[in-house]
Amino acid sequence: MPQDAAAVRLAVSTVIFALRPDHTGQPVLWTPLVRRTREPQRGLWALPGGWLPPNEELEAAAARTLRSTTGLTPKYLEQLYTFGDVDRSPGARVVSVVYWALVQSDEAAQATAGPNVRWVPADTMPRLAFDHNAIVEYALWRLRTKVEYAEIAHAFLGPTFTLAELREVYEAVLRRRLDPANFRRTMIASGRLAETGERVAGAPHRPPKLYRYETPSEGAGSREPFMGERPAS
Amino acid sequence: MPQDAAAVRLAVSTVIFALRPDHTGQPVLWTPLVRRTREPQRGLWALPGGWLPPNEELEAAAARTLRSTTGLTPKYLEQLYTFGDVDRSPGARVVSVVYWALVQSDEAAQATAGPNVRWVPADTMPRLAFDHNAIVEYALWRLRTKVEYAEIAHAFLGPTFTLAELREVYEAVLRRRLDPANFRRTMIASGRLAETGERVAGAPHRPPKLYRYETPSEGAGSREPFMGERPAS
DNA sequence: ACAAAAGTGTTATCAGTACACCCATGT
DNA sequence: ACATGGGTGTACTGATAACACTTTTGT
Repeated sequence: MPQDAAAVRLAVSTVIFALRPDHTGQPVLWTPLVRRTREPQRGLWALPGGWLPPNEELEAAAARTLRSTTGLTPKYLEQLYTFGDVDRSPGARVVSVVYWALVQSDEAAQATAGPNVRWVPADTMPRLAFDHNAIVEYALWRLRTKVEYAEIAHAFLGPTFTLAELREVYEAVLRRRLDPANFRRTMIASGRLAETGERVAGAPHRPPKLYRYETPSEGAGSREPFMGERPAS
Repeated sequence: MPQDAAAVRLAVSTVIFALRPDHTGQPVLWTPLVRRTREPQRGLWALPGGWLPPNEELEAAAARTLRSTTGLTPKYLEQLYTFGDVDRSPGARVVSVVYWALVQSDEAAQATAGPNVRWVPADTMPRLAFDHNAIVEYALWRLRTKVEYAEIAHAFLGPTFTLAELREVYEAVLRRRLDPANFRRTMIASGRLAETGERVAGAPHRPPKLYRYETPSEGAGSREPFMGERPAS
C-alpha cells in the first residue's frame, strides 16, 4: 500500500479572522486571501496555505503560512477539519488539513497586503478556488458557535481591554447586540478576567476598568485533550 | 513544493465503539484493535486503518477498514481529528486522519474476531502502537461530551428501543446514573423520539413503550456544516 | 398480594434575560 | 447641568434536578 499513499498529496491551509471596521465603521470579521499564481484555478482567490514539508508540524505549517502572507502571529490557532474529497482539486488527489486562526485586530490593521494578498469581509466572500468557500463557511460557523461557550474572544484584543471592547468583539462575531449589564456579570462570573487596577480616562463618561485575560489554572478543571470541541443544545 | 508532499504519507484510522457487558454484566464501551503484522511497532495492538487509496473518499476509507476488521457497518461515523506530529511514526512522516464510529451493540456481539483482531474495554486500553493511546482517549472524550448535547446514543441500539434501554446507553457512556423520570421527559421534549405504538411484554412489571429515533426534519433547525462540534461551559 | 419497573406530578434551584436605576466623568 | 456610557439591583422565565407518588404487569 505505501505506493498508493505517494499519489495523495497533503496540504495545510488556514482561515484567518480579524476584526476590522466595515464601511459604516462597525467592526466585522475579515479574512485574508491569496491569489493563485499557478494552475489549477490560476487567478482565483484562495486560502493561504501550501504543501506540508516532511519535517514541519501541522500547526507550525499553519502558523508559518499565516505569517508569510500577513506578517502576523496568531493569538489563537486550532485545527478545523481535514478536507479530502476525491474531486476537490482537478487533476490530483489533494487532502488539506485546515486550521483557523484569530489575530489581534490592531495588528491586523497594518497587516501586509499586496497585489496577491487581499482582505475581504468574511460574510461576503468572492468565489474562491476549490472548495474554499465551503471551508470558510464552516470556519465561520465554528468561530460563532465556539465564541458562545469558550473564552476565545480576547484573542482579537490586546493584553488589556475594557468590558465594552470585549463586548464589541462578541457583538461583531455573533452579529447581535448584547445587554451590557448581563454581559458584564457573565464575564466576571467566568472567573477568567482579572482587573488590572487601571482605568481608561479621557471620555466624557465614567472611566471603565481595564481587564486582563487570566489563563485558566493548570491543575483543575475539565481539560480538553486537543483543542476541544464542546457541546450545547 | 510538490516533491516535498510526496515524502508525507497519509493514513486513515478509526476508533470504533460498541457497548458490551463487562465481567459484572454492566454494559461498558469496547473497541476493536488489530495486531500490527509488520514493522514498525510489529506485534503491538493498534487502531484499524490503512493508507488512503488515491480514489477513495476519506469517510469511505474509514468505513471500509471498519468493515474489514469487524464485519460491521457503522451507524454513526464522524471525523475526529488529524494527527500529524513529525515523530509519531518512527522512520517516516505519517499523517493520520482519524474517524470515530458507533456500531450497534447486538451486532457487535457477534463481530468478527481472530488472532489479529481483539476487542478491549475502552477505559482500560493496553499499550498501543504509535500515539494511538492518546487518540483513543481523545475519541472517548469526544464521545462523552457529544452524547450530552447531540442525539447519537441511539446509534448503539437497534431501530426500536425502550427509554430504559436508551438510558442504559447514556449511563454506560457517561458512567453515571440518571434519573429515569427526568431522562424520560428530556428525551420526549427533544421531539426526536416517535412512539411505535408497540410495547415489550413478558417482564414482571408494566410493559414499556417502544420508540423509534426520528430523523430531524430537513428544512428547519440549526444545521451543522460537516459533522458538528458543539459547545458547553 | 407483592415486587419491580413504567410513567406522572410537584417543587426547588439556577442560569439566562429584560430592564429600571444610580455613578462618574468631560464638556 | 447634562449627556454618555460604566456599573448595580431586581424580577421574570425556562431548563434541570430531586424525589414522592401512581400505574401496570408477571408471578
